[in-house]
Amino acid sequence: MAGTDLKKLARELNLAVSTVSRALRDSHEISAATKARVKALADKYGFRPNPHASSLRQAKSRTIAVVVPEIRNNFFSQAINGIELVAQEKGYHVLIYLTHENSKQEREVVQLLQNGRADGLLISVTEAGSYPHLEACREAELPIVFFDRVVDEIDAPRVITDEKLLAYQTCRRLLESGCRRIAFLTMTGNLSISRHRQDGYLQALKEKGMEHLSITVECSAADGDSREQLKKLLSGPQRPDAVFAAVEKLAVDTYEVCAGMGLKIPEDLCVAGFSNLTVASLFNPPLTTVVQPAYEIGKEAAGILFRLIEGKKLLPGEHKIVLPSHLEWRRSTAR
Amino acid sequence: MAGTDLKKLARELNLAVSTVSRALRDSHEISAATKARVKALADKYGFRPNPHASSLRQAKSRTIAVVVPEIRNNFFSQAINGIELVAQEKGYHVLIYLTHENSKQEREVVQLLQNGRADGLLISVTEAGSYPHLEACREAELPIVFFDRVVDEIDAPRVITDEKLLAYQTCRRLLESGCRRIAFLTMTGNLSISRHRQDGYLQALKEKGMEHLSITVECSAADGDSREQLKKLLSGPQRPDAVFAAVEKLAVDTYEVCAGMGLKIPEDLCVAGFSNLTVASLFNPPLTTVVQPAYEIGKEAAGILFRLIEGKKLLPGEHKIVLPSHLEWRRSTAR
DNA sequence: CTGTTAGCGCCTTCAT
DNA sequence: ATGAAGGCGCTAACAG
Repeated sequence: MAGTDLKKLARELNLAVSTVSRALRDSHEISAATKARVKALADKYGFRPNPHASSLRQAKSRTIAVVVPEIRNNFFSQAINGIELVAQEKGYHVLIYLTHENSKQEREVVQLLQNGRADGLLISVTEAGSYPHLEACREAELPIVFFDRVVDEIDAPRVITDEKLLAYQTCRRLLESGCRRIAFLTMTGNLSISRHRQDGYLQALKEKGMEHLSITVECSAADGDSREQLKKLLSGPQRPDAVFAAVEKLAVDTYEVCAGMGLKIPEDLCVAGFSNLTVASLFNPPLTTVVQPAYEIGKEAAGILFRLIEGKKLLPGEHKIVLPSHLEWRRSTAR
Repeated sequence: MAGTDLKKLARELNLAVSTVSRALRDSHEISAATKARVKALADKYGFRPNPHASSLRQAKSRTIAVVVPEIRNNFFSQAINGIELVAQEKGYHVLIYLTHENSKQEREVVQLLQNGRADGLLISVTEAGSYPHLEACREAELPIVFFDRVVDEIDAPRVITDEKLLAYQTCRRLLESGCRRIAFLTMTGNLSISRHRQDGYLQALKEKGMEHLSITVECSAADGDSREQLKKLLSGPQRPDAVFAAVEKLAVDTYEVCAGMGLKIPEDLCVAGFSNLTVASLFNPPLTTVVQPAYEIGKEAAGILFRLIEGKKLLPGEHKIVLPSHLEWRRSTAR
């Protein structure tokens, strides 16, 4: 009930406030009889301790914060699913902040977390270029764990995937099935994932001695813009015969642009990309995807964060965890 | 910085703690000069007031809670996107809780919010059958706004869609294009959305004098189960010639089951359903969907919640807001 | 305009 | 095994 506090319970039970507090928290120094009486009354009133008072007193919030660029993105919503599961098991609360790929917003949001609102931070950054807000977390002793989109310069645990390897494998297979001009589609902004995935792409080209044929298109995050860029790419004189998308949205955009231009996938253009769309197999044609274990990434990152929060030592391998992605080869890349 | 508090600032500035507090909050009774001095030092230290202390003192948390069944569901992630936007504008924080379609978990989570952790609650319920936890919110004077999945018996504002109408229109159009046996696919559990959508379905059948041909399949939330049920439905002696799915997942399941059984959509089976999949048009064949304005629902629900939190009177029409969905008729229903 | 004082509700010594 | 007292950091009421 709303107006119930320890004082009220104590008065009604003829006990001291401190006794009630201890009884409710199962302190060993309270008699079983008293505990029972206290708990009965607390139950009757549906009493919940005021979280602000106990957070203030104990200097901990039992809350973690999750900062992500987007939520309308299967990768992040699956990751949040995993995070929330672990948090709920631990009795923690989860604050969510969306930065909409805006690094100014990210900085503001993270600054807001500095004074005890959260006991830890899980973040997939918007840009890796500038990070005073993340350094502030270290000074404030707010534990951070990065997932997926990391900042190399900040010394915090990270949970990522073998994205370079998968990008390499995918592009190699495209080359081996006869593609000659693969365009790499990525997002603007200095992102760890873009760099790693491009590295894999370039490695595949290099291995075949085709590095000079590399094409990278940096697409704007704005919705219409990327489609304009793709349209231009696909109507140019030297049209690519394949695209490899670093992020889901660009693979989807490619499908839409091809439909608009009358280009056939895979006959005119092979399409593959990183994506956690569970329905990729229902596409026309089914879309070849690199699937990241988003749910596991969330669980793993949250698990590590809790170890930091609880002051436990991380095992040597836990500072950087690399989870395996897998390639779903489908008809969009069948030549 | 971590160890910065009002006391420290006050000491360094030779001011009273209360003066510092007021200066930082731009109280009109503080001189411009003092404000400037105070703010300069606060900035230097990157000072943020301890949120627990001010929440405790002011009896408000500047936080809202969002309780949803799932997040790996485009409807909910789009809605959360809208909610978060409004909350960020208002300077509020957003707590997320997932119930995984488990009403026990929903009850526990909502009970946890009773003592000031959040100033308001946005909820899409897991089941409409039992709701002591929601009544507790009213007693605790915790404002609630329902969105999408509502409980009729609880007197709280709600933001929903014209789902009965759209279900009716979709099914009517299926009938008019020649479907004779439309199966209605829904989820187990007593959900407002299931009832309303079924009402629309039944109304369409009734209007054509075909009510006796109605088939409703209540699918289990467990993943494999629903596909088993669909397989059974589609291999029976009187196979339906169309399915209308009350929720996205069942439309997707139908595609998968058809693929497995070698049934062709739409030739052997028309498929339509409620869905916020942005890629429905890329399906093979493109999926006919009833699209709900999920983002707007989130924004609208959050807006109303803030009016309640701020103690403003709701306009007459705001107690129940019905937003329009729209039907995207595509090839999955082309006979 | 600024300072003093008194809590918000809880938890934690320190006493008994 | 229980109680009394103090304080977490902040804000609001009341003085001056």
